[in-house]
Amino acid sequence: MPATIRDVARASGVHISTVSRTFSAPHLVNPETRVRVLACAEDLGYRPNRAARALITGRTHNIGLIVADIANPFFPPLIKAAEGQARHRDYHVFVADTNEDQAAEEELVHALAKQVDGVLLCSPRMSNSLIEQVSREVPVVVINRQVAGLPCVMMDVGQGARLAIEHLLGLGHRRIALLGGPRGSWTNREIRRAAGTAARTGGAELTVLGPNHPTETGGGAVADQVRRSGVTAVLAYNDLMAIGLIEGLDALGLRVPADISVVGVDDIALSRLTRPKLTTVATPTAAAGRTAVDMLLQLDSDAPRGARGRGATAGDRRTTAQVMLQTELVVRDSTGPVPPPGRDTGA
Amino acid sequence: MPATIRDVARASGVHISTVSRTFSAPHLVNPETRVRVLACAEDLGYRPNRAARALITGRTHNIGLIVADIANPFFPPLIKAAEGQARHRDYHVFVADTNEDQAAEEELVHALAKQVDGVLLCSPRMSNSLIEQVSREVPVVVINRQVAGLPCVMMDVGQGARLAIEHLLGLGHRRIALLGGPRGSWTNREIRRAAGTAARTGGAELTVLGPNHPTETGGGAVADQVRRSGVTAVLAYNDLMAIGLIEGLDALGLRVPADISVVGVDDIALSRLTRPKLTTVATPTAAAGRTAVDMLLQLDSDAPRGARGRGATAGDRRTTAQVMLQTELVVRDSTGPVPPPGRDTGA
DNA sequence: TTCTTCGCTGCAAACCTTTGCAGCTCTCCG
DNA sequence: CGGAGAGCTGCAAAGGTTTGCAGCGAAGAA
Repeated sequence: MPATIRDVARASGVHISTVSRTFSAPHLVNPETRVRVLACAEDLGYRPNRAARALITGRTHNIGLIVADIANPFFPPLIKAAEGQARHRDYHVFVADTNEDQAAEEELVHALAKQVDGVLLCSPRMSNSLIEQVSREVPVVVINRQVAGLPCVMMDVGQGARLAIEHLLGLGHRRIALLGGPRGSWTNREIRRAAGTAARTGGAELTVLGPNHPTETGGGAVADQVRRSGVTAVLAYNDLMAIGLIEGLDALGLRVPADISVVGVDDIALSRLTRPKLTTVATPTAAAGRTAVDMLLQLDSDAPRGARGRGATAGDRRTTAQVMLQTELVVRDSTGPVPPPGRDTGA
Repeated sequence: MPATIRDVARASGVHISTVSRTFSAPHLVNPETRVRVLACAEDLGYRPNRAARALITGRTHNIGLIVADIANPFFPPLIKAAEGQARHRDYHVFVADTNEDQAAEEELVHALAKQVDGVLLCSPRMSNSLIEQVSREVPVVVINRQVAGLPCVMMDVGQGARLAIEHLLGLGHRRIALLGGPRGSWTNREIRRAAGTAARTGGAELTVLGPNHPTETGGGAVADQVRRSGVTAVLAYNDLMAIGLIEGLDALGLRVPADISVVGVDDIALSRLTRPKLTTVATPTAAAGRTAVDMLLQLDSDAPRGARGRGATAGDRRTTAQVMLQTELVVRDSTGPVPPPGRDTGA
C-alpha cells in the first residue's frame, strides 16, 4: 500500500537510483528531472523506508534513551531536551523505562542495540563492567555516572552536596542525616562522599540512612527513623524523597523548617510547588540531555559502522570526552536555623 | 562486527534458513540441530537484525507513542503502562513529544509511520480530519479523544466533571468558574459540556475562562481573573493548572479552600503532595495506556500489511472498538463549604 | 521390493534502498 | 572534425532476514 521508490520511479519515468539520488544527493540530478521526481513523490505520498535504508547504510537515525523511571519528574526534562536536540539532527529517540531494575536495563539495551545508532544510558544501575560490555555492542554515552574510557555526561552533585552541607552548617546545624538513594547509583555515592567530607570539615556529624527507594514513598518511610536519630537537618538523595520526608515528618508532628531542615537534590518543577518550597541542589538536566545527544552523534560520525565502512577505521582510539556540568544550591523555605536546644523534637 | 545469521549458519554447519527457523519456528527443526545452532548463536552473541526482519515481514515490532508534553506528570504513568504492556508482547515503544504543537504532531507521526507498526496518538491537538488522514498511512489508536471510525480509548472526564460540579453544588457553591485547557483538546470540550449541563441543572452559574496553557504557569496566570470574577469555586482543566491557580491565589491573599474551592482533573501523583491536597477527578491513565496498546496490537494482527499479505484482506471493515474508561472524584482538602456571603474575597 | 509419507533441510526469491561504476549525450576546445 | 570532459542517468550488487517450494533420506506399508 505505501508507495515505494519503485512506484515513484515508474511514475516519473526514471530509474530508481535517480529517485534515490533526488533525495540523498539532489545536486547530482538534473533540476528538471528533480522537480518531476519530487512532484511524483509528493503525489504518491512517498517517504523513504528507513528500515531499508538502515540495512544498507548501517544508520537507523534512531537513538535509544534508557532511564530508570520515567515517572520520576527528574527525567522528563532531560528526555525532552534530548528529543529536541535529536530531532534537530533528524534523529528519533526511543525511550525505555527500566523500573529501577538492573536486569531490565541490560535486556533493554540489547533489544535496542540493533535498531538504534547509539544508546544514552541515563543513571544506569548496572555495574561498570556490564556497561563496558554493552558499549562494545553499541555506541554508548553514559549520563549521571562516570565510567572510565566511556563518554560521560555528569552533573557535579558532589559540589552541590558540599554547598548544601555548608548552607546547613551556616544555619548552625551540627547533626545532619543523609537520606541515601538506590543501590548502584553513582550520584548517590558522589553525594555521600562530598557530604561526608564537608560535614567532617565543618565539625558536624553525618548519619547515613539508606539505601532507599528514590520516591516520595521512600522518603516518607524513613521519617520516623529521622526523628529518632535526633538530627536537626537532612540532605536527601533527591527532591522526591525530600518531599516525601517532609510529608512524613508532618504526619509525625514535626514542622519543616522550624523543627527540622530538609534539602533535596534535582530542583524538579514540583519542588517549587510544595509548601514549604524546597531548598535544593539544581541540576542542569536539560543541558545534560542535549550534551549527551551531541556526544553520541559526534561519536557516531567518527566511527561509521555501516556495511560499506568496514575495515577503514579499525584502530583509532577516539578521545572519549567526559563532561561535568555545574550544579547550584537554590535556597527556598525548607531550611532554617537550628531550633533552640531546649525544644522537644519528639525524640 | 555484529554476528549475522550467516555467521551462525557457517559456525553450525547448516543453511541460514535453518538458523532462521530455529528462532521463528523451532518445531520445524531437528532438536539435535536446534541445540547446536542455539549454542553457536549464543556463542557468537547473535541477535536477529530487526530492521532486516521488518523489511520482509512488514512488522517492525515497534509502536509509536505521541504525547503532547512528556513533562506533564499526567503522561508518564500512561507511557510507563504502555511500555510495560508492549514489552510484554515483545514490542518496543517510541515516545515522541510534540510540545503541544499541532504541526510537530503531524510531522512526527509521518516520521514515525514507516518504522513502527502503529501509533498511539495521546491527547492529539490536531483536527479530526488530519487524524483520519494519518490513520490511512499507519494504524492508529487515539487516546483521550473520540474520532468516528477510529479505535479510541477515552476516559470519561465528562462524568468526572459532573461529579465535581455536583460536589461543589453540595457544598453550597453557586458561582463557579471553569478553567479551560488548550485549544483543540477533546478533554477540554467534554469537561466544558458536562460541567455546563451539571451547573445549569443545579441552578449555578458557570463562567468559562480560557483557553489556557495546561501548566502551573497557565493556572497561575489566571488567578487574578478568577478573583475578579467573584466565583467561590473553580474546576480546572487539569491538576497542574489547579495547583498553579492555588499558588497564584495564595499570592493574592486568597486561601484555598477557606476563600475559594479548587478542583482539578487527572489525579497526578503531585496532587497528593501539595498543601492543601487537591480534590480532583481521578483518570485511569495506566489502564488507558495498556488498553490502547492491546487495541493497536489486535488491530495489527487483524490486518497484516506485510509484503506477503497483499490483496488478501482488502475489503474487510474491521470493527473499530471505542472504549470509555470510568473516572471518579477524589475529595481531598482543596474544596470546602462556600464562604459566608459577608466575607470580603478581595473582589 | 516398491511406493508413500514424514521429518528435516537447502534453495532462491523477495523486501527497499544506496552507491560505485560505466555509459550515454552534449558541449567546448584545439 | 576529432577528442576530451562534464553532466546526468542506468545498472547491478549488497545489506540480513523470512518463507514457499522442492529435494533428500529413512521408515513404514503393501
